[in-house]
Amino acid sequence: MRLRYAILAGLEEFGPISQAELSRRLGVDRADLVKALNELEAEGLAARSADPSDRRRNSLQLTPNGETALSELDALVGSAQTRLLTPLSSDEREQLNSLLKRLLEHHDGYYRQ
Amino acid sequence: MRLRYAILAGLEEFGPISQAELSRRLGVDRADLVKALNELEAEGLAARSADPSDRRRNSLQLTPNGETALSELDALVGSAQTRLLTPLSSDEREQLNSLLKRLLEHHDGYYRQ
DNA sequence: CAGATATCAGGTTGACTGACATTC
DNA sequence: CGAATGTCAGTCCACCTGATATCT
Repeated sequence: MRLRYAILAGLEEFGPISQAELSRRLGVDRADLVKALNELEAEGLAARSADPSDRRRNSLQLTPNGETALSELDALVGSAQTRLLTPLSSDEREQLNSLLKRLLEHHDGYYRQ
Repeated sequence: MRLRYAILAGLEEFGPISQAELSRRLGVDRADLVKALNELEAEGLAARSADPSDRRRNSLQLTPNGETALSELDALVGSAQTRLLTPLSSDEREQLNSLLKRLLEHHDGYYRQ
């Protein structure tokens, strides 16, 4: 499920993109991406189309239904995050966010380049 | 693997304890605990003995080999944590620890009572 | 040719559910 | 009796490995 969310969010963020490239950006295995995309495509949330510039590649895109599905998931994630952070003040949330972001950037090289 | 580690650490922390109680303290499913304990017992790292006060219960304990295995895992975890926290100063590590602990305590009630 | 891409088959871990016999 | 305990069977997701056909 978090795979599906990551993929939908990745498609929105990175626009039309190949499977291998999306796999690298998300740090998700290529084989698992294939399975998840089969489902997402069957449900009409994502679409594969041929990349004219490289016939090995699929060009991935969100469908309109995929965008609304992503919005709904974003809302769920947002409310879960709010609940999670309830005990922290606004300043403390900023602190936590900044500390975690520094860990990420250090180990991942700015969100994996 | 992190299940095994949690179990070994839980056994050391909570001393002789039943499976259901350990399952509750660790937030681990009872059925999964059974599988993991079968392995740990076969490897001689944990031991099940009859609880005389309640014949439904197994009394779980670390074996001496289990204690040394736990020490080795503790060392691995410690070094991984050090690597993870590399980019943070000592003060910042304290801050992060305190923020995360507050989230835990709020949602879990002091580490799940 | 070597390398990248998409796909498939399969193995493993951990999360979770439902059922069951035994004991309190 | 109802409730708790340990066990088993089995599903599901995600991680990971290798193999393969196609294309650059």
